[in-house]
Amino acid sequence: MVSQVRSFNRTVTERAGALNETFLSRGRPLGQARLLWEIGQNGSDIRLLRARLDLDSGYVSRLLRSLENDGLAVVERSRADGRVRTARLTARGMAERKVLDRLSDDAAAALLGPLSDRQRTRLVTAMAEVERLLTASAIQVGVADPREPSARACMRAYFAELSRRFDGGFDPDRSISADDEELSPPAGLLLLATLHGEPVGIGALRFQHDRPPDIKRMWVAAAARGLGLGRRLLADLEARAAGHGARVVRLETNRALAEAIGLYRSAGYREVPAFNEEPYAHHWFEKDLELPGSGAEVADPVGRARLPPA
Amino acid sequence: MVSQVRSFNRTVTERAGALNETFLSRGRPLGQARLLWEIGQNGSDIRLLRARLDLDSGYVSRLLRSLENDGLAVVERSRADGRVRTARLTARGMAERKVLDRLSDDAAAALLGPLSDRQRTRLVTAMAEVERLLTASAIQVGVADPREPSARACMRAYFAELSRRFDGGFDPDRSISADDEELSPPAGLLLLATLHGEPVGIGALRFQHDRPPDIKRMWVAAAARGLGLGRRLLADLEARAAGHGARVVRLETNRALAEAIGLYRSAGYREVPAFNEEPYAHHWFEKDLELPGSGAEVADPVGRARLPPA
DNA sequence: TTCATTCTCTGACTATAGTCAGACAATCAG
DNA sequence: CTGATTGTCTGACTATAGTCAGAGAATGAA
Repeated sequence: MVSQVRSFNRTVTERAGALNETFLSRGRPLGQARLLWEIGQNGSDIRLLRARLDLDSGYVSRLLRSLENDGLAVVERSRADGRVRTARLTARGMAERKVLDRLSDDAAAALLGPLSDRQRTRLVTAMAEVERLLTASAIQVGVADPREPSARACMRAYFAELSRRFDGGFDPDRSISADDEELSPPAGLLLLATLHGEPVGIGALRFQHDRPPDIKRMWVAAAARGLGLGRRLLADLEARAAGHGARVVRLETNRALAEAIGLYRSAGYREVPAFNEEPYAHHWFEKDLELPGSGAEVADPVGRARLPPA
Repeated sequence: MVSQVRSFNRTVTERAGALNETFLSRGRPLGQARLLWEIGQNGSDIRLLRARLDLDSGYVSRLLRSLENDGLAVVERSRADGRVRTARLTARGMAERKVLDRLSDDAAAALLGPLSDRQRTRLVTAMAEVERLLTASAIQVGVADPREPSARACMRAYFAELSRRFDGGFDPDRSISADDEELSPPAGLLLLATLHGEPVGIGALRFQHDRPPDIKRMWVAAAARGLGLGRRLLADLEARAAGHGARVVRLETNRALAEAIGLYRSAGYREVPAFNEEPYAHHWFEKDLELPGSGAEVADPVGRARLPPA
């Protein structure tokens, strides 16, 4: 598997990657071209450009100066904040950007050109699959403080979705509590999933005395669905519960959340009688955990240990 | 389709391409690292390195000097030819190369790490498909002089394969002739397919007075099979025959060449009674060509015209 | 108001990647 | 043997990409 991945990297960076660099810089240094592209049609604050391209502030400043000298962009101060400066493309800059766009299309078309219709369809399908799975693998999952802004944002999105989907809406105050304290160690924990720094999912565990831990707040952003993230969060939570000594985990859910219920069932949860008085729940589930230390359930970000020997 | 390709390029070159560059240069300039890698375990002539990496001779010389100064490689004159110099890795150089190899494995494994077993299998399968099809699209097909060395090499390989596969072998002199003259314009033409400059297939057309043109010398190198190259060569030959005014093309083949026969049938050829006395043939085929100018059959290396509007 | 912070810019650097012309030695074709 | 060619190296360049320290203006917090 690893060798297939390496071979893929070689082929693809040669074929697809090299292209990008070559034509993006039409006479112009690559850095300038990238910046020109990134400014986009509606302009952009310089600090955003810096963040997106991960470049030094002095360097960006100089690149912008050269774009200005070539008459491709103008830089002016932002009206909202006098410290911030905003770059905008001139008409010539826009035209140049269109050319790049066109060249990019041509390069992509040239890749498809020599293939038959059937091959094209297969290529595009396989590309979409690779892209989807590489995106899935780029998602990072880790313990987070429920008070930090991205966790808060997920929580808000989660509640908003519940009140949209539940019959009669959702009011967090009527639901069984799970406040920041309860979702932070040692009382519990919150897993946050991020993609390129953006929060795209959460899942929480609440430990209880003399009772199995509860799984709470399972949520995946719409943009990150179909990537197996729900299953990954669930498995990670189970592993952490097991690592904490739990033999069983439980959760409750609402009948409106059909895909979640499907996930729980397919992950080995069985429905049990109500074990609490959660007013929004229609189903209660329970799963027996494997003993930790078997290795199979332990989260392993690099994954070497889980790979077959070859 | 084009936008999917572009999206793929963006995602994948970010994820796979960037990796390569980052870890290959561990403290060392990327150029040196690439050279170190390319020298390989058994050493390599400098001129080969230059050709493979497409670098300036002075530049390579300097890079080698720095590898020598770091004690990673030695350069000595070739025993076969005093002008040529050969680079070889020292023990330290080998060790360094092993580290790069290991890091490359790790990077690939890290890509697979966060995925489930099922996702990994799907990813690797899709990667293989993308790679295969990108390789197919990297093959260039064009008219070549049958006298040029790569065409000769294909012809030799073709005859060798025939004599290996035919019952009782194959002797070109007993077969109906198709000499260099007959396969060069205006009497005929030879299509040569190359992948990264290496010849990987041929196909020829021989025009005849008052008779439909013959398709001859259809051959695809073992390394390039399964890429749809045979079908592509055949379609290209048909298009050129049609462009030449032919309404029909014909060909004959030996029963040992089962996959070729399958290709002809599926490409719309129908078996006809023997139209010549080729001693090695068991099957004779014929196909009606569409009129040229419909666009569908015209070879179009860039392919824009054949793509759907969006 | 004051002080710390944020955002951008300038000046002064460095390293990498690469090009080009010419020198020199070995080899090959005639 | 001669002259052309091939392969390598050196010297002298250039451009790109990027880093770092500090200055100065605008803003926000106390």
